[in-house]
Amino acid sequence: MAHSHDVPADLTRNQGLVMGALNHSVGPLSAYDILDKLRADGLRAPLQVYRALDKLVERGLAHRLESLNAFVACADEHCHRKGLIAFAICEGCGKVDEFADAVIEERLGDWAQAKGFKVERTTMEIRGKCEVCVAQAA
Amino acid sequence: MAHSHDVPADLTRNQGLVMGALNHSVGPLSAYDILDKLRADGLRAPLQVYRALDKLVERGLAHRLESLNAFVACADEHCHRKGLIAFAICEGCGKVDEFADAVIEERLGDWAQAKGFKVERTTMEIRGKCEVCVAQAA
DNA sequence: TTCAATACGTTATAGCATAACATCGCCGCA
DNA sequence: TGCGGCGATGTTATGCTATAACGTATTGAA
Repeated sequence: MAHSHDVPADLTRNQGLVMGALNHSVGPLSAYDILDKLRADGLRAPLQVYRALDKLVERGLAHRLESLNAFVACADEHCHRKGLIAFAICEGCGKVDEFADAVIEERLGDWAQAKGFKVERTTMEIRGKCEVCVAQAA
Repeated sequence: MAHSHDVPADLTRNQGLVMGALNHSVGPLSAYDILDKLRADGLRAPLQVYRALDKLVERGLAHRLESLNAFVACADEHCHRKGLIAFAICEGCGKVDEFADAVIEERLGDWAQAKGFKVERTTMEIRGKCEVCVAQAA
């Protein structure tokens, strides 16, 4: 089922189109998936999609899933999320669950401080099966 | 500086070559980087490298870094590592630090249990700057 | 108006990964 | 000894992901 975000009004045309595609998808989409969905709207080249995605990710309206080379709309209604976000990706249905955990963030912070490592960005992705898909497999 | 692992004796020729390439590299290598290093040894096609990498990763002798599309030798001398492994990747020098954290693993386990999510694999990658590179930038 | 910054459009190319098919070598076993 | 299975290998072709390099257009502030 589609998400129900309001798209911020100050997005450019391409950014709005890409955001819309992500919002109307159940699961993550690759840049090329998005491109295919938006050819009818006039998009023709991957770069048009990648450029829009860059901005959306920068603003926290979308997230990149490194282990899938794909993108999802941010699940947080008003995009307040700060700091580390973890993703649980179901191999069965493709759905992605997004959550934050302060303890994990703190542990990472401790480790980084101890090592003198300056954290810029953290990726955390869990692959597996969601409750529904586990039940179906049984 | 190169790592100093002993390569397990039961690796096949290609697996041994790829493992060697990883062990002698300071930082992560892409499959194509590895291929280039091993052309002199007779490797010709990406698939030869990818197949070897699959086995090595399966055995825990190497790890895939999702956010780089690249691979590193496992840093644990005897490859005893179980469960979740986190990677800290320096954007400056390219070095990768590998560590485990039981608390983080536990928090993830709790989340998964609460959600009924069956975890199969977890990716955790921190991008940033290591102590040395932070100092140099200053 | 002029300039700078940002978005856009297009073509070409680079980089990462796997499909499909044939062959080979090893090992267990009749 | 010879058969048969299995996993590793070799090779070609192809598909997916991402960016370089160029030029134009739009916007907004001095």
